[in-house]
Amino acid sequence: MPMRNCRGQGWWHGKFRGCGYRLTVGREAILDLLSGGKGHLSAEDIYLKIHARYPNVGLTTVYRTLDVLSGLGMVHKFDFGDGRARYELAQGPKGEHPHHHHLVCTSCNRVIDYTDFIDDEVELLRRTEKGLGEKYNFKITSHVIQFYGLCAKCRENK
Amino acid sequence: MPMRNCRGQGWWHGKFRGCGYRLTVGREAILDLLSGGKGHLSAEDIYLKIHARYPNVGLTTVYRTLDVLSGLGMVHKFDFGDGRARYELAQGPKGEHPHHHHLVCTSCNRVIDYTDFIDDEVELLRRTEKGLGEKYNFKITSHVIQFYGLCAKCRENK
DNA sequence: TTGAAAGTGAAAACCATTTTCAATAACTGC
DNA sequence: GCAGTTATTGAAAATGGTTTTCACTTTCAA
Repeated sequence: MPMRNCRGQGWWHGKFRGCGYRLTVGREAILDLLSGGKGHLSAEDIYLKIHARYPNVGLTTVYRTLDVLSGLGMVHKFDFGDGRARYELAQGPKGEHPHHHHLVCTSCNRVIDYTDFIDDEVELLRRTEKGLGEKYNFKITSHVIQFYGLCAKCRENK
Repeated sequence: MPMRNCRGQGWWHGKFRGCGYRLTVGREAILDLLSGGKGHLSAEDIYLKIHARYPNVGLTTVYRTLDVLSGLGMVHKFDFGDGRARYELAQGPKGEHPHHHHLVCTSCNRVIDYTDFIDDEVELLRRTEKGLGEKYNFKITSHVIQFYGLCAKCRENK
C-alpha cells in the first residue's frame, strides 16, 4: 500500500490549504491511511499504523488531525458503544467510499458496513431532513443510522 | 412528583424479579425518575436528583443500575457527542414514552425529540431490519437514528 | 429468623481524550 | 533561497466519565 501521491499533491491539498491549514507529514499520513479503505478505525488503531512508518508522529497529533478533519466534514466520527470513537473518511476523491450505514454486534463489537436498502434510507432521510429542518429551523449537516444486535457468530455461541 | 407506587409494587416489579434481580431502594428510585418523563439524562443528572431524596444512593449504583436496565432493554443508552452517555426509558408501563428520534445541535448540544415522520421511519426500519437480519444472519434488537446540525439559536448567533 | 448471595458506597483505578508548553516545521514575503 | 511569523508538534501531565475493588449491608427464600 504505497503512498500514491508526492508530498502536497494529494486530492485534499486544495481543501486543506483553502481552509488555512498547513500540510504536514502527519496529516498526510493520516489522510492516506483513511483513504486506504479500512473503515471505522479508532484513534489508537490509526496511531499504531502511522507510527510504524513515521515514528515521530504522536498520538496527540492523530487526535488533533481527526478533530480538524471532522470539523471540515472530511471525516465522520462514530460511537459503536465500546468506549472509543471510530473514524471514517467521509468521501474519497472520486466517491470511492460509498455511503453506508452500520450494523453493530453488541456482544463482540464487530461492525458490518451495509449498503443494502441504502437508497430507500437515503431517500427517506432526505425527506425527513427537509421536513425537520423547516419545522425546527435546524440546519442539518449529517445523520447516523445504526442497528444493534447479535451477529451470526455470537448467536451460535449462545 | 411523588412516588406513585408502594415499594415493590411498580410495574417493572415482575420483569425485574423474573430476571433474578432484587428490588432495592436505589433501583426503584432510578426507574421512578426515568418514568417521570424527562428524557436523555446523564448518569450524573440522575445521581443528583436521586441523591437529593435518597442521600445514601451513590453514583456507582446509578451506573450499575443503568447498566442492568440497559441489559434488560428497559433503558436505551445514547451518545450525543458531548462525552457522556444519556439514558431514556425504553417503554413506559402503558407505552407512555412514544418512540422518537433525536435532533442534536453540534454547537450547544441541545437535543430535540421528534416524532414527525416517525411512522415512515419506523416502517422503513422494520423492512430494513428484516432484510439485514436475513442477509447477515443478525438478530437486530435496536436502532439509532440521529440527525446532527445547528439549532435555530446557534444559527442566529453565527 | 436466618443464612447465602446479591447489592452497595466510597475510594481508587482506569483509560480515552484533552491540555500545556517549549521546541519545531510550514508557509509568506522578500 | 532566506528570515520571520505562526501554525503545528510530541511528551508529559491533567481531565473526567466510567469501572473496579472491597468490606459492609440488604434482600429474599427457606
